Amino acid sequence: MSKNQKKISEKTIERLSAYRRYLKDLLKKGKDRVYSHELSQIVSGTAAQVRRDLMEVGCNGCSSKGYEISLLIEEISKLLDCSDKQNIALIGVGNLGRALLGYFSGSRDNFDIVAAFDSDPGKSGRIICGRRCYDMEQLPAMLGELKINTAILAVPAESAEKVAQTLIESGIKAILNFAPRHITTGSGVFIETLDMTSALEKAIYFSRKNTQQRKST
Amino acid sequence: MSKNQKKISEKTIERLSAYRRYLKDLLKKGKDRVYSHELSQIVSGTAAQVRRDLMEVGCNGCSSKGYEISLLIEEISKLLDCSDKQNIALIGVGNLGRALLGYFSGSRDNFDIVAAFDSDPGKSGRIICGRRCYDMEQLPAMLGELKINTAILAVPAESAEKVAQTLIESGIKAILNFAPRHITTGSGVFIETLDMTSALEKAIYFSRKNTQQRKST
DNA sequence: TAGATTGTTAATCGATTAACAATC
DNA sequence: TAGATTGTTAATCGATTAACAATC
Repeated sequence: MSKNQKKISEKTIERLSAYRRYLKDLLKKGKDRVYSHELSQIVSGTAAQVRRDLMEVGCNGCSSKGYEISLLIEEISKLLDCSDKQNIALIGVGNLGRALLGYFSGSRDNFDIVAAFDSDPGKSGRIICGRRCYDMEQLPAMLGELKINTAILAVPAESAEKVAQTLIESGIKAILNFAPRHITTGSGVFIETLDMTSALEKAIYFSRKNTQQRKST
Repeated sequence: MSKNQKKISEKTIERLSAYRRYLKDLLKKGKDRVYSHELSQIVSGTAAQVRRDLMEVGCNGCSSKGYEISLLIEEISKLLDCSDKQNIALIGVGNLGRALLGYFSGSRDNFDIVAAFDSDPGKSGRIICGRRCYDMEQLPAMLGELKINTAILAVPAESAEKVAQTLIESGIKAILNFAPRHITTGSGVFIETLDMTSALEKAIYFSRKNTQQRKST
């Protein structure tokens, strides 16, 4: 197994997540098989890329009949998900944080935001969007107690670095960072920054260079 | 000039946006010069990459004295910004939409969300987070009237494709898409999808493979 | 069988990094 | 001058795509 884990690229993992979501939709619509060229549209890639991605999860397609959707979902989930539902923490319950609580609620079977943290004492103890809000002081203790190893960072740019440091010291293993600040980590902590401002400025820039067809996730 | 426009890569544009924001911070703190190796930390890249990026905007560094911050900001802005402030539309005033209105308000000198649109008639006419909310029906007319060519899409997955189609038909040039759906466009419309669910699932996945040091924006 | 699709290797493409002469 | 940094080309790396035999 650890021999088989050839370290799959980030890009592939992102696409697998997108495939799976789409496959679940297809399943709901009553489809039961899918071709690589159909899946390729979902990530604006090529059919070859899809087949390559699926190879990595241990392919199970069938020549000229395509892939069986339910099997594919199962295999992708086996790769992406843990055996147990992952507990996630949200740090920063401002505008964005609350929106993320709403966005990531609903029926997810592989993860759940189980706690929110904010430095504003007025917020701790309250239930916000269905999740209990704790004071930042309680963060190290709660992460351990709730077995949280992934956190969503939605604090202002100024405090991002400091809060991230606290998270890392408390043993967090991955951070999805919405603050427009780079986070330094020597250790093996995975950090994904979604920089919404850069993304928007990029869109604005290319709105004027309306030339090429391009990729998106 | 159009000879000089060698088409700069998306990655470079994103980094330039990040550099600029950081440079503005440095300027506020009273610094006036910066080295490429300092800037490289902001995007967890190498100094060579920074110099390469800056080359593209028309470099103006000085051996062993680094780059003059104010000049750099000016040059980057000349590349990224239009002469006039860009008007942006937000489509979908749900939880996420409202958070984005909050997030992208405040003092930006290069863009502004000037209008919001929602299919819920209860929302049109109201002012939400300081922006007037219009009915979706009014979208084509308002885009022209307000000279909007970039839109932020924050509608549910189900309606994303249909709304995107309306946007494209109304002449939009770029879309920053938060809906977890790929948007197809044959034309020269730039589409950037920020898939928050895939990003989170990726973080969760790598929280278990806590091995490598890696890149982020 | 003929036609279409998969699995997988080889070729291509693009982006990042290393290297180093030129410069301050 | 000696030391450090820039600008830029060449080398490297990784990801995407093309191609095609094997298969249904």
